[in-house]
Amino acid sequence: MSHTVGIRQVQKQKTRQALLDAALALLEEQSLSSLGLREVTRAVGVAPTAFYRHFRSTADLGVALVEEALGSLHRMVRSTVTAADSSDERIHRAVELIARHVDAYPAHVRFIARERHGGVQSVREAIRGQLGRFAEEVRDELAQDPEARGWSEDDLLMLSHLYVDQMLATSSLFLEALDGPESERERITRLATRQMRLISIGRRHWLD
Amino acid sequence: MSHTVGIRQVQKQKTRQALLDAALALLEEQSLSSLGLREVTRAVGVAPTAFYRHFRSTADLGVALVEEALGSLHRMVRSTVTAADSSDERIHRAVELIARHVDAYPAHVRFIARERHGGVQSVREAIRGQLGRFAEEVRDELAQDPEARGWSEDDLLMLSHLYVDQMLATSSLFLEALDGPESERERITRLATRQMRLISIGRRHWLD
DNA sequence: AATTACAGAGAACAGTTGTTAACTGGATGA
DNA sequence: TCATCCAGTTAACAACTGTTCTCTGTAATT
Repeated sequence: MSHTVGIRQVQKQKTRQALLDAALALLEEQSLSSLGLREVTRAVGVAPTAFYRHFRSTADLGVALVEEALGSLHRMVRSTVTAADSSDERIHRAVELIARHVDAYPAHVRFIARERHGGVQSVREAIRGQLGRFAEEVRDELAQDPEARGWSEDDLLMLSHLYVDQMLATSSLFLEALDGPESERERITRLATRQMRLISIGRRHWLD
Repeated sequence: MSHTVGIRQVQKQKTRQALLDAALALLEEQSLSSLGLREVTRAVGVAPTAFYRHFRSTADLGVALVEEALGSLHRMVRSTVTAADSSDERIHRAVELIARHVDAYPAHVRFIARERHGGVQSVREAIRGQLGRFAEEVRDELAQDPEARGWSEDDLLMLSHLYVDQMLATSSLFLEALDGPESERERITRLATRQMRLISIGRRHWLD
């Protein structure tokens, strides 16, 4: 059993990552279902056939991109939700956290938003699975909050999905405003903050 | 000025509609950005060049599809929101209205969900514009409700967007469960009903 | 009845696509 | 040192793409 890296494996991983990066960049202006294998290899500078050493198809590459993109979202989601409990101050910080995440990983956010309902089934399923896991994590997080006293597991999961969906919707809004004026970004921040606040209010009075 | 229909114009409209229908069907398994002009004409049974008599490109056809798809959604949105004011009974009926709409126009719902964040800019913009108009309509509807007393126009629009997004998210869930078991559809109904209820609770206590 | 307008057909174009097969050369392991 | 492995290359394939130009037949207009 050799866990030695090896020049060879390193090179392969490097090429693989280059393919993923190139694909992600190309997906800024199209959907995965129209992404061609030759298009990706051309962008990287390798022969078309080299693609098969790493992925079975572009759909397969898409599934790999889901892991990568949601890996970066992963950390953000936890921070967001644990911050989104109640106080206006914390909600506002959560929204700004989302904004900063979109600034840092716009291509990842775009990919998830685009392919969540996109034309490639395996990718849709991968995203759905990952988001489902997110929602479960969020539920466990929420369960530890004193405000969750008396809530059923099912209701907590219902709320988690609401939070996750709201976070993605907000991310998408920030994404569209990436190259826009700062005023637009502020408008979105105010909008998202109030929506989050309304949900929090509903949460607080759920058991009334 | 002749507003006579004319055999010729009728035929043209018929072909145009056939192109739209064929495209919508083909888009069940792919995104608009990968939809080919030849693919559509082949499905209809006309020459590829006939396409240009009706649309400049497939993106152009996509914009036309937005009008058609959101026309059917139009009626549903109004019914849903006017019913989603408060009582559990009315909320439940609103969710079932969504479910029935998805049953009736699955291809339309799929198209909007898929292309809202899809790879074709002009189509994204068309959808965004239409949904924005929806939200404004909903706001006007909400404004007439006694519960909206003391609400600012801006807050009403914030709530409208929350309703519209929630409606689309629910539609998408029902769509994925179209060929699934009835139990799954019931699960979604319960989930969406509770989410809508939580939002309504937040709405009721917004001015506290 | 003669002329015009125009939806659709047909053929051809250069360029693209995914996939197969056989090959090369340098890292790997015995 | 030598045989093996394997990431990436090269060449070729049939099939497909969007777009142009020319043509046809018939409805609409005069």
